[in-house]
Amino acid sequence: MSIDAPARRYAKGEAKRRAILDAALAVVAKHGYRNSSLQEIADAVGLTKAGVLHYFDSREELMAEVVSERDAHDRARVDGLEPDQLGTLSRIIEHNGTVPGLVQLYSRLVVEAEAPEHPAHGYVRERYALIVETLADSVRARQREGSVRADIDPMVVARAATALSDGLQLQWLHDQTLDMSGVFDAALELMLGAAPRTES
Amino acid sequence: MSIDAPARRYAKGEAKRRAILDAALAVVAKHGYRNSSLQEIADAVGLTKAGVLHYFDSREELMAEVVSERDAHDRARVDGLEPDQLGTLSRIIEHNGTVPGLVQLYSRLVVEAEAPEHPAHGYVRERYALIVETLADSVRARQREGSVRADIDPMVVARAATALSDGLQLQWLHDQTLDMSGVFDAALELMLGAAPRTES
DNA sequence: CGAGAAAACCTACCATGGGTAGGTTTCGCT
DNA sequence: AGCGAAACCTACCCATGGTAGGTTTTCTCG
Repeated sequence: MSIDAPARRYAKGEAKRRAILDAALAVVAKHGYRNSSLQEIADAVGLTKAGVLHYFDSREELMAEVVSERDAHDRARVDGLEPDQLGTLSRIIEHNGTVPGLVQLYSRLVVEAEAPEHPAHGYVRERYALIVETLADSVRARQREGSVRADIDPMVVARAATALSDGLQLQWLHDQTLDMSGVFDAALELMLGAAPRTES
Repeated sequence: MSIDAPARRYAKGEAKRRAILDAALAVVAKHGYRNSSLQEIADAVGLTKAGVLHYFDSREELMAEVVSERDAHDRARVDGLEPDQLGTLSRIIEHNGTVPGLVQLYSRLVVEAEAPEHPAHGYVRERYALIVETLADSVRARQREGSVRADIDPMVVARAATALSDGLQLQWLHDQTLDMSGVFDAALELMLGAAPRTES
């Protein structure tokens, strides 16, 4: 999560920690999740395994933090103050079509964090809850302004949009020619009753 | 896949092989994917690791075969001759809400098989292609019979339905109270222009 | 029915992985 | 200056997937 204690560190440590995060991201993005060991990350940043483990309790925790960091980064990049979260999600999906390594990492984490003991379990859970709630609000806003029929259940759309996003990324991992945001937008338009579209 | 050579074996071996598959499924369903080692499976079936590896080249291949077997089983159970594949998918999803272990296994496999070297890579890829094509046909059939608007792109719906299915299972793994088939049906109805519904 | 080939195993071993224990060096504040 | 904590390292441990090479079982066929 983000409520972790300040964890007082020296300046050097702070920098190193960031370096590890970056290195981990790079390594994972290049060699994939499963093929990136602590050893490799440690080498990339000039430490030993134990050195890395000094900053992160476990490999899983490291990975979780990489994702949550990137998550926050992405969100901030695109979020702004826009109320149209559905559009924002679409753009995030579009952007994800650029970074296979990250999509892979994210997918892995979501699947693995299913176990309650997993360090990222709570994070993923809350993330889902937040996203769904936000999207539902977005639908409600559109309903209020009249651009979406009032008899549509916002929760259904919110859950569906979230599932769509995740599911499309899974498919995309196996076939990078898939136009994720294209399908997403089209499907959403169908659900919200806008004019239909076509896809290749 | 399914084009594997006959691989002549003794009767005993044939039986053992099946036993391994069953044991693996059971172990995975109980302890989860990550916590089920070759050792454990071997113990469950009265062999050593090497004994198991005699039948399957690797742990990954074993897992892949477990999934593909279960896949075939599920499909046969529900498939029949029904042309309404969308409905079939809905029922499969509903049934999946019963077996968390399998959903977990399936999700893991899909994510891991992303790497082209993975033994199940081809399988998953073809599986996706088959499902999407089948669902698209299903949509086209409905369009022909007039129950679905003709200006809807069948491929969009097919891809979206597939993604929805996968994505909902991911969410469900983190929150078993989620009504997968409920959301799925509702979302599909929205897309295909039927009467709207509500969800809890 | 009795070779003999192949299948069905096993024991022993290896490398890699995550992770721990406990020490030594470096840092920075009083 | 000195002291406590952070920033590391070395040396382990153990489980894991996987391999090498042998031994026993099973079947087939003359």
